[in-house]
Amino acid sequence: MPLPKTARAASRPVRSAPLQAASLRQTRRAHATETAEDYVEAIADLTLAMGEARVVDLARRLGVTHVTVNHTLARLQREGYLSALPYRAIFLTPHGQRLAKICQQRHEVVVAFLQALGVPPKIAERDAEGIEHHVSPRTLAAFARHLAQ
Amino acid sequence: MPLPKTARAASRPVRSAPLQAASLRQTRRAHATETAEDYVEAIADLTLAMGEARVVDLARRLGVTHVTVNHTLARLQREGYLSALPYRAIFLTPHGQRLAKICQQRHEVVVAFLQALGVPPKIAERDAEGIEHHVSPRTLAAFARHLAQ
DNA sequence: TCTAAAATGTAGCTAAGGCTACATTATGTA
DNA sequence: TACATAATGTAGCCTTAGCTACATTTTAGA
Ligand SMILES: [Mn+2]
Ligand SMILES: [Mn+2]
Ligand SMILES: [Mn+2]
Ligand SMILES: [Mn+2]
Repeated sequence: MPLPKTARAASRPVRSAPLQAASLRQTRRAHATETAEDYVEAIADLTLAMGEARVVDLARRLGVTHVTVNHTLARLQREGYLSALPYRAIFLTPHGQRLAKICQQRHEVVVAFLQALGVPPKIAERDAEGIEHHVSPRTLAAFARHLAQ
Repeated sequence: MPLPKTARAASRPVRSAPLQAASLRQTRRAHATETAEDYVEAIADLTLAMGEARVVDLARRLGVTHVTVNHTLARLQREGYLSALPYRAIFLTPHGQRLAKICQQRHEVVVAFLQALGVPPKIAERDAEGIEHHVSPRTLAAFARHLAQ
């Protein structure tokens, strides 16, 4: 026997449907750019550490096969984040470099923040790899504020 | 002229390849269960607030079409989270209820934590909707600790 | 310089999770 | 009770992102 549609016997804060829908849309949007963010960040890291970024190195760092890397690189090249020629190293475009820098900085702040809260380093690194993509500028600023104290 | 493969001119902490790969694998695992988590949480919320959970209500709250809801419900039913009959309301199995409770609690902690840091409520809600799925038990405990002070 | 091994690329598959367009079933009200 | 409308379901499409198996190209060392 269902309650009337207007019943609201909530014992805890019930998110409004529009707010929750908007939040979930934002989460899906974040997931859509997440791969690009992790790839350009990894390419920037590898370029700095090894002089160039190669497909095998990316595959190793990203925990996927080289086939997946190839496939994704094709899309990211299409979308203007990087340039690549067959059997050659991968280079970020200025657009890709800008994104990489932002992601590197955000990544560092999130990891440092979690560690400052008492989360062990490896767990902080693990969680940060996912959390970072859902941290808005306002929240990132809050993390940085907390770190500055 | 690429540097030798052993070069390591890093000016900032370089994550080891194995740790980064493990972190990204964990992130992908989290994304695989994320939909289930958001659905069971929404179904529990709706059941409490309206007496039952219907496809239209879920679609509205989740910000997707009813077709997507149907499609996903079929999978979640296959995986034992819920039961549903054509043209009837959706019910969580005990398994689904257990997951829903965990997710509801975690969601609340994450939102409260972000707000305690000074993030405005709506932004906290938005970010939490994505962040929650990447918060490990250790990190959740750290959030709760911080809230208790 | 040759050639085996490493790196890279391609073909073709799967699953999740979106969508529009259309079909069917329930339901509330005249 | 009839029937218009709301709710639900189905068909069929797309993109992302994974994979294995196999083909091709580079490259390093004998
Ligand atoms: Mn990441
Ligand atoms: Mn995520
Ligand atoms: Mn969520
Ligand atoms: Mn949630």
